[in-house]
Amino acid sequence: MTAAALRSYHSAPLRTPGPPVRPVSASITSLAPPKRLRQKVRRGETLYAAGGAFRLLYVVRVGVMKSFTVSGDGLVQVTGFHFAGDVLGFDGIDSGTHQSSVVALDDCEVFVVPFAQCERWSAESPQAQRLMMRTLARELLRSQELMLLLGTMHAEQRVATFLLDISERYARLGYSRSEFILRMTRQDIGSYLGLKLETVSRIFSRFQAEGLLQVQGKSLAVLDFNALWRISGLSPDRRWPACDSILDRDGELRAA
Amino acid sequence: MTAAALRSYHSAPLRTPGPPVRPVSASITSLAPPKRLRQKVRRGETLYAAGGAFRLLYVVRVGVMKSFTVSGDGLVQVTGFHFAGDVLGFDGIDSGTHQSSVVALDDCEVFVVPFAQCERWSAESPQAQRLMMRTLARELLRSQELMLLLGTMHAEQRVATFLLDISERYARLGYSRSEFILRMTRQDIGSYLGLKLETVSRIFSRFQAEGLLQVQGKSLAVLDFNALWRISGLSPDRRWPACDSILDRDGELRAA
DNA sequence: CGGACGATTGAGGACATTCAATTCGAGTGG
DNA sequence: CCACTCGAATTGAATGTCCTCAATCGTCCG
Repeated sequence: MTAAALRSYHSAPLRTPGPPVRPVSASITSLAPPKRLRQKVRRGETLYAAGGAFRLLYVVRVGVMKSFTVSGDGLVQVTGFHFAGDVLGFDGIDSGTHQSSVVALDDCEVFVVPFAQCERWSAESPQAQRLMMRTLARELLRSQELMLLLGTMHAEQRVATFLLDISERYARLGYSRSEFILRMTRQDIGSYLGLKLETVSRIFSRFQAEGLLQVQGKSLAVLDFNALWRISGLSPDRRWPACDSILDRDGELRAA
Repeated sequence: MTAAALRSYHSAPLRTPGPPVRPVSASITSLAPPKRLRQKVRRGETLYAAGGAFRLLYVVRVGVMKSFTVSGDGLVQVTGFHFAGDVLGFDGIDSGTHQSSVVALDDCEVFVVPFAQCERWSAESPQAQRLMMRTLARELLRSQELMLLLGTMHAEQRVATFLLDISERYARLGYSRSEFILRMTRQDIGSYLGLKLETVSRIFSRFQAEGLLQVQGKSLAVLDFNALWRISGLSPDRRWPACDSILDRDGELRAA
């Protein structure tokens, strides 16, 4: 997979609807070039693969992607699902080589941001610097939430938590909170939650039998949020790490 | 626990063997003030608690600490063990409030670094900026390794991986790779690995019966590294995220 | 010395996995 | 347009791993 996919990815021309790079001034308002580099990634294609050189960060613009790591003996662990606004690529900062891989579950489009440019922004603007740090720190929180899930929760809790998370993220993007299409397979979900695909399927069915969900393949409707909250064991006022993106929908650097 | 421990912590005078703050020049060599603020944390005391305001980062100088998160329904998950050189406090960057707690498993001493100062360094020096980013990114990698462990490994694999990790970290600090004292309880280990304390104990006993270990309460000797590597399923050339600290033993900013 | 906490070990049970058989659905080619 | 095919999803039965409950032992501090 990886070799061919990587080839197709690297040979894909980067779309440059605007000037590729523009001199950066000290003013916060001009930090973000008006048009950002964009790239399309078709369903099943690889955005980047573990082992590849790290030079770029990506911000998902449309579509859903999954990231995953592979252990020494070949076991795959899905480490995240990524929606519009999510930033990808941080896993390469430390070593200069990506430690995980990202593939599109959908036809996707991403902004491409050279990391060197991020560093320049950060050096010029305290706000940009803080934005970078916070984005990275938020990723850390997200993975610690997942560690808690993997370390302490039972299968039903995990699935309930997963559904609430997905639901919340769709809601933030302006889609329905209660009805959506799962872009990932049962196996992806299972890997993400530390469960086998059969277990995920069984629990979906059980939730449906109890009237909490309506499941039909990949299309899903949540019928009873309170029950899911109760099963998940999380307090309903709990907020996931706020996922305000570093860039807005037009690719402008957010001035938070 | 937290209330009393926090009080004792906040009332503990910060030792200031040198000038508390010194103007920062643009030169990399002068970025680090010669003496850093230090703080002692006695065994069982809390360095910081979830919910507390975030203003400081810490670098462990001596001793061992554990960090943990608490879920909505009170379940505790140990998220890491921290040795000399490890940086603590990043979990507060995003929200300004710590999301996890850290307690000393040992009589400890830490460097105290105001985050605002780190930001100033980062703004003045590209190297310092990069160091900060890399340190944060490394934390992210570490937690993704743990996710893989929690999501895909069996109990024996987890324990073997844990032992190899601890062993490696002691070795890096100049201690014996094969003989050491575990500072944490079986419950801490179990929580970290997503297992019950009895399971950890049983696997220690099993490993001992098979001649891989010698265990006597908290003191532990590894007799067969190859077997542990085999059980863990990791390739022996695998390197954990290099844990070169942001500060050296004297509290000087490392010039990497 | 006594108490409390940590660690060990056993027996039984619960929950998730494994293996296996069907069904369902999407995409392909005739 | 339909049949075909392959991957995905569902469901069942049996197994296994880890957990729960419980008793005992050891060890570190007060």
